[in-house]
Amino acid sequence: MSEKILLVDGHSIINRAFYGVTNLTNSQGLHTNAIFGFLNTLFKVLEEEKPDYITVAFDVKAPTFRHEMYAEYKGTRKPMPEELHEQVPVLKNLLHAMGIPTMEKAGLEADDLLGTVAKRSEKKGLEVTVLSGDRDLLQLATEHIRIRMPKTKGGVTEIENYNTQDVIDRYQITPLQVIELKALMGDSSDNIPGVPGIGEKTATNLVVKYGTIENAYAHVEEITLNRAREALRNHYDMAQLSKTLATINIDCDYDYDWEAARLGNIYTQEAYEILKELEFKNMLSRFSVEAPVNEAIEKSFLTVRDLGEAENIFEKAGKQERVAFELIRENGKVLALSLALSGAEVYIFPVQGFLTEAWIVDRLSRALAGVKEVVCLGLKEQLKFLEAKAPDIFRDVEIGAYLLNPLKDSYSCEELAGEFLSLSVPSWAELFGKRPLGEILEEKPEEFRIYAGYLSYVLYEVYPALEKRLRDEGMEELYRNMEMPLVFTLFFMEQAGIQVEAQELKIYGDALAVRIGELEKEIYGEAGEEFNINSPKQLGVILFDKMGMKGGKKTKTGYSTSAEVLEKLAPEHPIVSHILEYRQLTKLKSTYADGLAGYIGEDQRIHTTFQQTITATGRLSSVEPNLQNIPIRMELGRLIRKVFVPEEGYTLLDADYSQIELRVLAHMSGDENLIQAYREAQDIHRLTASQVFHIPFDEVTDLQRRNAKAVNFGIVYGISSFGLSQDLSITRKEAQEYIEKYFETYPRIKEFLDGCVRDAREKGYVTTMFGRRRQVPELKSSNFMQRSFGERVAMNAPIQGTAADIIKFAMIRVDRRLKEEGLRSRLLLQVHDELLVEAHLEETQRVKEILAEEMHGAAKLSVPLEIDMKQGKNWYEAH
DNA sequence: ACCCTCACG
DNA sequence: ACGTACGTGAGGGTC
Repeated sequence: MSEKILLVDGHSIINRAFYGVTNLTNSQGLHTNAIFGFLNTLFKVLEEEKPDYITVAFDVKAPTFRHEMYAEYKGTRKPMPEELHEQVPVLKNLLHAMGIPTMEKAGLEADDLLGTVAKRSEKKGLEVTVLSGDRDLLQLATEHIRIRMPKTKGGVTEIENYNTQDVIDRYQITPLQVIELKALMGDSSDNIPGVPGIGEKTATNLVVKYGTIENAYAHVEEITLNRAREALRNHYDMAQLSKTLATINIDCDYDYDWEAARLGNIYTQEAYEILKELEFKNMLSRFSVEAPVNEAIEKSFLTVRDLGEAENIFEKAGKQERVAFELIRENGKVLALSLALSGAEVYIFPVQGFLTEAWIVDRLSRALAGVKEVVCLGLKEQLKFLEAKAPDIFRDVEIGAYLLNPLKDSYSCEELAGEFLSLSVPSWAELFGKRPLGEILEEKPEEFRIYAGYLSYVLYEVYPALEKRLRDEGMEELYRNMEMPLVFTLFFMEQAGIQVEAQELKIYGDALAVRIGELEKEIYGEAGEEFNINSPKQLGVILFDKMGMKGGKKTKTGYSTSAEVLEKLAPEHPIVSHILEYRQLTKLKSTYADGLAGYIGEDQRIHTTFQQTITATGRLSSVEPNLQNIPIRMELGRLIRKVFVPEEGYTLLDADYSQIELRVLAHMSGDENLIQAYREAQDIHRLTASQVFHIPFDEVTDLQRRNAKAVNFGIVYGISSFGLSQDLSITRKEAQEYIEKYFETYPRIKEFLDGCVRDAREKGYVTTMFGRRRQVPELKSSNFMQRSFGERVAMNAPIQGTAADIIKFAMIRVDRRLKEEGLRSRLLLQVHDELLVEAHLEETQRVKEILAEEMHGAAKLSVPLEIDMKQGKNWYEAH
């Protein structure tokens, strides 16, 4: 069998990785996402190809023969962003450390080097693979030169293969004709001109019919499509130039040494050190000297299918100090249980035969009751399937990992294994792609054993390390006394759901539809044509191009048509207010009337999901549906709240903290002025106005009060003169003066906010009153915008986060009291500073007392924590 | 998949 | 000069 060579288009792959992988930095602030993505792709291809030779080609920042031919070549190309640029030399170093040579030469592009080496290698009798994300490279494809292009579909990266026939199948043209295609189409990213007016479709048709642009030109009279015929006639020289530009030079003057490119052991000590600095913990284990770590672990994963054996294991499990488990589910059904009794005893119980779902869940629940520590991931979801619910034995690793770093977007088993165990475990996508779980269990039992085994193995092993870090970072109490108990409170709230009157919602939606129809007609009439009002693009064309309103542009993609812009334009033409009303009504209809209707269950209730590990500040979020953004500010929207009702025999009680964030600020900053004001229950915004503007309290005008209120808000958001000026429609200078006066009046607040930023700079994170952390990596950025954002975040997170902590405590306390006192009333929703309770009519008074006591008592601040409470026969009335 | 817009605290 | 208030989720359009 002939030997193989892998040639990598370095710039193409690193660019693709940069834009495809979410932002990553190591603790030095070096961006690493492109390197990370590059390596993932490289490892994947290395495993698939197992080449004998390898080289990575890069472009050099120097003019090439193409620039000499055509001055504008790549002229409009955007320069590489600094965040990517800084990663290139690091990647080259790493490649060299792995013994992988790179090639680059002034005056030549990577494409030309790749083409030249590919052709020479083919001549030597090698099988060639060229890895690139650039379609141009397809012109190199032959029987022995395979172009491989990574494609991401639904989060899973697959690498497509193109030999000659694959190109023909996919694009209807031969590899060499790719050049003709590009000559006709042009390429905006390289600034290759092409023929104006000819797009991909027409270009393909011409190439399929005539083979080359020369031949097409020779038969130009026969081209039936007028536009294409004239375009080719007029721009033939351009197309010829483009053809030359697009042709990869396969005969460059370049010394290539195959022996130097022979692939040896890439897992070197030197590479290991670089990866460590990059903090690619998931990848380290590949490079570790003890390579077969994974096999040793996986040997202890056993699939259990025998009832007697299963009995014995559950019995033994019940006697362990600590176990870890995960019920593997799909569509609300359990497919298997992964259970770790120790790091060396891991069992997988597929649901089949005598091992029914009910049996497994029953035995598991009973076993867990005897264990001191039960480790799991995403406990709230698991609780849906468990019978035993003794709260204090459970340890949720997802919650713990979130507390350690709330900025991550996933806390999966693979993530945790990499971070805490420096272990690389296969991901679902890696093993199975997008196949459904049910099939996998049958068709790939061995892979499933590995995947499922790691689920509980990793949890079991991670937990001690996680607990230690929580303790070291002062968050053990937060974890044990706040977040873990909250899992159960949230679970019960989700199970309870809230009753919604489907018919009323329908009536509301129908009424909206009528008015939407009327508005549509009026808008079309005023515009003089029909168009999609929901499309900001089309709307922009109508308003600004056709009707000539002067809005100026705002967004990257075109005109802004936001409510803010439209409100200013409203006096110019009645169409504008019609559009605003249309927007408002369609929003209400699609998101709320229609959207919510789809979530009403057979029990007439909506069961949202509260996410506990999403926000950067410690707040909860609510999804499917989001019940934390039900309209209230506008009356029409607010009416929706009338469909949220209590069950027969119950009433709704709604209690919200009054200005909790400002009170938290008063407490945390220790500002006596503000504290005193809150103690005397004064109108805080009026007081701010009176003190900042030096006016007697009773003489503060409404405008002054409104301005002061905006400043108070701004302070909480991490004040900036620009933001405040926008909000108050004043100049930045005036806003700056307000801020300065504010800080003169409340110097302790300035000290506190400055202290937050200083802390964040020194320690890399800020904390809430209860020790919750938020990292602020943006402060290290060289980009002014990023850094300013970091400063605002450092000021806001302790305030918003502390408020979130307080209401979380309140929820646990309320829930506990309701249960302890054996009441039928239940907590339903939390909306950041508000709790909604469905209270039994006989318990209403008691529940009011409980809400007041427990919300007040949730934190001891130097200012009172006041709440507003209302009762109603629906959410509209109760709030 | 990403942008725009808009609902809430 | 840079071009934004902090924190979310959902629907519709566009590429």
